[in-house]
Amino acid sequence: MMPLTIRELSLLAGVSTATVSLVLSGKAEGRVGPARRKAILELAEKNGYVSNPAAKGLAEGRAYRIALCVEGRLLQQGIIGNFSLYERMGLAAQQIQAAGYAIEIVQADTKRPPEDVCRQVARHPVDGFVFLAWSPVLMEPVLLSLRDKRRPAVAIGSVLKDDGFTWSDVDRYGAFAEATRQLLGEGRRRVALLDTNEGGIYTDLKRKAFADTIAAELGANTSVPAFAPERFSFSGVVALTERALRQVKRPEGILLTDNFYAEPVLYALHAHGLKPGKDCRLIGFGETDLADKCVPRLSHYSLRIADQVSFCMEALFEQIQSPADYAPRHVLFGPEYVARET
Amino acid sequence: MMPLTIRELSLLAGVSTATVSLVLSGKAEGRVGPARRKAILELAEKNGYVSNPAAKGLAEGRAYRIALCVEGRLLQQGIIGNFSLYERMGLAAQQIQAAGYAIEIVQADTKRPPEDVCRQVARHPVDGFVFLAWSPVLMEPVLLSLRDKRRPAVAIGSVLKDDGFTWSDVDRYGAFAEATRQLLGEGRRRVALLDTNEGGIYTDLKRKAFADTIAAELGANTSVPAFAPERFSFSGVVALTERALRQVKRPEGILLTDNFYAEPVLYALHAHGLKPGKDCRLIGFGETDLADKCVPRLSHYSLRIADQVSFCMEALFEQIQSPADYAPRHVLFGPEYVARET
DNA sequence: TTGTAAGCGTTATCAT
DNA sequence: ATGATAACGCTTACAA
Repeated sequence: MMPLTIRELSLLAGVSTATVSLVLSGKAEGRVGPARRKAILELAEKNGYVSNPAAKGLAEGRAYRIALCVEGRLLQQGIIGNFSLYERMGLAAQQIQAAGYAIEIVQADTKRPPEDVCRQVARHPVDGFVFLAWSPVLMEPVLLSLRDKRRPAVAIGSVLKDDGFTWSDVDRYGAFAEATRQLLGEGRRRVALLDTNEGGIYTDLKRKAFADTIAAELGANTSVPAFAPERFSFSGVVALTERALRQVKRPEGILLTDNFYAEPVLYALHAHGLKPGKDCRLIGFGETDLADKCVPRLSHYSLRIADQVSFCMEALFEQIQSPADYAPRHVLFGPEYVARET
Repeated sequence: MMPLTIRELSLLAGVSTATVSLVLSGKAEGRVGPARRKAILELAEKNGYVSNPAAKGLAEGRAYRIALCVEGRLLQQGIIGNFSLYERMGLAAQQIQAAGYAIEIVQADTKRPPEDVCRQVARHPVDGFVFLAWSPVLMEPVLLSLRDKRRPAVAIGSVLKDDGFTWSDVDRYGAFAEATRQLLGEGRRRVALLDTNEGGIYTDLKRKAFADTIAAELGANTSVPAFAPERFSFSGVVALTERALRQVKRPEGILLTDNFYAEPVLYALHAHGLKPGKDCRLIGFGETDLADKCVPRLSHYSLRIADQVSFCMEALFEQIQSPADYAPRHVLFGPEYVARET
């Protein structure tokens, strides 16, 4: 059984292909009689009509494909720990397909010179580009060259200087400042920040927010205990936590740079008889799914990935549909506290 | 700069579109003079010609899309722990795109009745379907209905009864039998199996291989210590390991059903002064990337995902290109030991 | 309100 | 060896 075409549908309905096309693409508004409209829609439904994306695309000058661009190889960078990349991909994929587009995954070799990367990316016959969590420095030349070619593009999970680009990200500085204020506001003075995020390019930013806030609230000469593990692993973070417990006696509050290694922190606290939440408030950052795997579940500031993705995908489709009157935009989502048992 | 078409290329080269098409699609074999051929290729290269997939697909009656079908929502099932799904997806995506196809991710709601799932899956206007790690029971009706419609499909990471389907998987029974023989062959008698794989639908199979092999080598009345954690988490598996250490005094060998929670096992062994490898040989199963994150790196039996994916993708493309003389095939990849420091 | 017909970029079948 | 030309399925002026 070959897939049905509008031609066949039009023969069945006894109308022309144009009429069928208008009805099926929802442009029949006052151009096709309601009885015919209904008959055609029923016929299409009954026979399981599916429009041919190649034909549709060819006629409209579209590829009906969108590129998801990641830095490096998907497996290398993603396989361990980088859940947020997968969540971004999954959500973006959903929204792309809901709009009738297929996906092309571009694994860009960002070690090569920028112009090579531009060429490699731009070669893809797609209607739009989505950059997932790229480093701004590497992405800028690529975005510039795409803009020159009037090719729609958005960046999810990166902060850019140029107002001519479209991007979305979460305000990490704001989140860590607020988290620190929260601890101090509860009267907790012995606080620490533990780095639990392998290859975290934002670690310095988070530390700075922590330090700035302590300085602002308690005075510039207060000590700011921040710890990084020797090795990012379960046992490495257990050791890290124990080191922190040694240095900060009976800490009343701990901030984690990421939810990923929250479990070993909880494990170490437990081993030392410290009840998280009660004795020591623990606040994480990142994926809610990861936080909810902990026992007790981890309170944290959200990465707001769904918001980031929705914002950019909406902008991208707008850009594709009417490039002429599209205005670039960006957003830095504010801190969102997810209260849990710790 | 609008993308170049073969029409424009043909005008530049002073030849017909047919000639350009033949050259660019590599079908010029003795049909176009070598000088012309070279000139056309250079022109295409210089001007960055990219073929329009919609036009190509329309002319060839192809969608140039392939569906990657997963059970349930990608995020729900994949986000925690299910690395192998992502690795399968990533590898499949690479091979699909290398062949010039785009991807459609189908998140099938397998809780609904089979015929609904069939309809939902079959609706997608794609040239082929790849099923990633589906449960055979749920997949069979879908594969049957696709076969009826002569739609190419393959199943990666599932074992099927019907010889008319194409699938690939790894022989888990074989791997655990061999792993057990390996431990016993080294003279290790106090051995145990720890379940470190959340929602492992193959746990029983692995336990059976373990038990069968012990019975075969040491006699049917030997005890077969197998342990499952109360909760799948780092601390849960630490507790699991400690329970095992209590019950099997100074174990000489431990099998893990999965590499995912190997770290807490190593942590617990270390805490009890047991050197993995020396005192107690530890053998995992699954993702090599996960095994290599451990310290010391974990010896294990491989999931052979790359082999599984290559086998099925090759078959799928063969099926798409010449459906008439395609013969269904399957493979169960044998045990592959990855020797590491433990 | 409906139908006709001209594209869209590529492939493939013919003539030449 | 090369060039016209007719598909492929759909959209969209434009004509009726």
